[in-house]
Amino acid sequence: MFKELNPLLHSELRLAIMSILLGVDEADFVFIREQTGATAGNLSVQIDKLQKAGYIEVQKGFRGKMPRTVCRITRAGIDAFEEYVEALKGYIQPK
Amino acid sequence: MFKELNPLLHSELRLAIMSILLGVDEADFVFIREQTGATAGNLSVQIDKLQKAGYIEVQKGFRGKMPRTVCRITRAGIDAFEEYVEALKGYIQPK
DNA sequence: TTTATTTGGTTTATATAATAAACTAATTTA
DNA sequence: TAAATTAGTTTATTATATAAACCAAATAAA
Repeated sequence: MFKELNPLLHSELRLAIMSILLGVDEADFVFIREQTGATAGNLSVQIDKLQKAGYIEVQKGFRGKMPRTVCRITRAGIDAFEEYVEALKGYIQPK
Repeated sequence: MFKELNPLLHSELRLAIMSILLGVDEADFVFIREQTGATAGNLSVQIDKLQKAGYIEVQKGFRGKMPRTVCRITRAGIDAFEEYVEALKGYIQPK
């Protein structure tokens, strides 16, 4: 009846990160921080978890002389997100 | 952009409990345990939290000589659930 | 030009939460 | 009457989310 909800995605901040990345080609750390309102520390930790799971790719480089972290969702990330949404429907759809 | 997800509902087991109770007039502890596959201990704790939040009502009585705990969702519970689902849509709907 | 502030993060510590294990109490069965 | 089952609760453990503290470089201010 109730499918398991992927615990990596069942997290407010990680879900928001994935949601953002689904809609864009790429997004950098600062943009995601602004959109989510998360603290940098929390964001750093959650990005790390998503990367380790293979759900996002993270590129650390520089824009001019300032560091810049760019994130991109992966195929595995898209698949996991879609599966999560399917599972979730079993909980939130009426009847 | 991203509304806060009510942390009381953003929990796999509590969400399943609420989902069950939304669809029925009432449900007892054993039924919920079977439907969710949760351990009795975990279920007991989570039912307590939902009750303390005023999202469900809990009646402890007896069926014959055996104890029986019956749960029912409240108006506040229905409202909170609906708000949670609305907020969630902001995360999972494409674009 | 040295000092403060800002930017872009990471690491570490803390509080909360989920969960299972252990336990209680009564009941039924062997 | 001893063992097992039912219906839970309490307690302990592990994991998680989060913020606070920190670091390094760049820029702005005195």
